[in-house]
Amino acid sequence: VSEAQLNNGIEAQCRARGLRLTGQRRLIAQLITEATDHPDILELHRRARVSDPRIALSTVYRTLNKLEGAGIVVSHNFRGGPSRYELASKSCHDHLIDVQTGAVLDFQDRRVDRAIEKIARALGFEVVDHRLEVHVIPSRAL
Amino acid sequence: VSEAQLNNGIEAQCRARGLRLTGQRRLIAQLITEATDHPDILELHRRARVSDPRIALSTVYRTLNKLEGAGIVVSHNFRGGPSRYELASKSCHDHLIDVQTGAVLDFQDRRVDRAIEKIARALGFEVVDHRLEVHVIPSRAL
DNA sequence: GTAGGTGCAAATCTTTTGCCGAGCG
DNA sequence: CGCTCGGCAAAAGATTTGCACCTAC
Repeated sequence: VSEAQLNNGIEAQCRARGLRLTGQRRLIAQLITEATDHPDILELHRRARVSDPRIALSTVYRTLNKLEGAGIVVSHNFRGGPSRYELASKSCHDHLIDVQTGAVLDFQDRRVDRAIEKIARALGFEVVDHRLEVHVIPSRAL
Repeated sequence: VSEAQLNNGIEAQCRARGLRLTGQRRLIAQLITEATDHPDILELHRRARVSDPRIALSTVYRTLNKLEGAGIVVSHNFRGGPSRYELASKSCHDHLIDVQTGAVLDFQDRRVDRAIEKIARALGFEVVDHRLEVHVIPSRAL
């Protein structure tokens, strides 16, 4: 799937949710789509200003809140810092965080998902969602 | 293990880390020890003022930062809200969060721990720590 | 006695909101 | 044209910090 298609995807999703497609939203959608890191709002604002120097920080906040509410992006709060965002379609995974460098690595593993399902069910609940953050150090550092 | 002993435990740990034992710290240690919920700073401050009406909010912040740095308490940032604290000795577990009521249920499960270990090792890392937050709804709500 | 702790107020950081003019549909 | 959106500035919420005084060790 190309980036252009993904971007079309996010715009289509906005339309489907009744969100208007303004220049700012298209720009933010593109930035989120092409991001491989997990940028926070300030970083997204910085990147957005390259193309649109007049875009306001509050617009970035409002847009990401809308996109999150619509289930198009998801946010993470690693170690209590500012919220960091990524496309929901990229996010059926969890995060490995190198505590020495702060680098974030994505991973996906069914064992974790299955274990979580079983635990919740045993306690009388159904899983809506989960967040797993694994803090690690490189093996050779030991 | 009685609460008094646990409280002695936390004071001993403070001494071991070179943290001075002031009245405020003893009080906060006791509050954290006897808490069964996961109070945030404001709530701890509220509870502390019952015994010591002059205790400052910043003291609670500073104390919890020290205790966290010393590994005596751990903090959690559920859905980006204010940090909520609990004794590290109580915290070898993860959290189930009822998205309807906000209630937090603790659980502990070796399957998750083992799965996480395997994943990290496969990617060339060693696990230092992890945070798992499972958002759920009661089964009968479906 | 001194290094570290406390209270208070102000600063900082992150996020939200009120207002009003502008643009999508 | 109506309803939503965006920019700006101010507010709100969470946390940290500077400073002067105080206290555990």
